[in-house]
Amino acid sequence: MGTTKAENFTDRQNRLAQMMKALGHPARIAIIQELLNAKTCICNELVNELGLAQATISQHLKELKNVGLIKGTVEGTSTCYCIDPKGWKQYRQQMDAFFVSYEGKNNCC
Amino acid sequence: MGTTKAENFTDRQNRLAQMMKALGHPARIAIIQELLNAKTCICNELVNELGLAQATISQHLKELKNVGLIKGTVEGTSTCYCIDPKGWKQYRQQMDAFFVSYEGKNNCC
DNA sequence: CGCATTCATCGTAATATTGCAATTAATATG
DNA sequence: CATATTAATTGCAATATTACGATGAATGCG
Repeated sequence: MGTTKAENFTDRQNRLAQMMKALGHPARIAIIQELLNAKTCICNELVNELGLAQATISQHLKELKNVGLIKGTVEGTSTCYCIDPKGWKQYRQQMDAFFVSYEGKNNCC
Repeated sequence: MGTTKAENFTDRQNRLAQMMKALGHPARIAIIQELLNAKTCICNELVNELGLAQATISQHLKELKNVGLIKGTVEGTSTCYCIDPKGWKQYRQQMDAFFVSYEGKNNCC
């Protein structure tokens, strides 16, 4: 085991979980925040800022790219990463939809 | 390794990541949605609904309780779980704050 | 009390994740 | 062209997660 039984759940549930999971690591939160604060593309500066090895940062960037939160464009020898507006918007909508679903419901305990 | 280097990040980043992670599994998403749809406490019905062993559900419930999203109250031999309004609200605020931080910023690529 | 029901916990197996050093690929620069 | 720089990839080691069966604790019921 150690494997999630994805077949027990709906596609929607699996996707939502995957989105949450992508942000379920402080390094990936930190990367996003760095990208936001710099207001610009950052590349290997993340390695300097975050105190993790280059290979590790690269891996986290890949995961963030996979879920569509960021995109990377090659610029010479370095790569420029920044928020993907579309992916970000979708994320926000999904999150909102999830959390909104509770509002106004009365609890039993 | 396999261990997150939490000391590299701020408390806030670690906490936010932990919150995301708690919802980063389809079973836990499904549990929350079950609790929402039922509008009432559910206990071992989750085991029937979700197709996972009782021990597994119990573990997921524990994690959701740990991050404050749900609370459980013992009722006889069974236990009633439901959304914790306070925890839910805090979650929502944190998520909102995170996603809002991008709005209106111009991207470079 | 004796037994059933419900759920938490423990122990364990299988798999996933995190992190790094080393290597590779691609581009720039002298 | 030779070398340096940047970042992706590969291959590992250590730890975490997921899932389950078995067991235990608590409560309800005959």
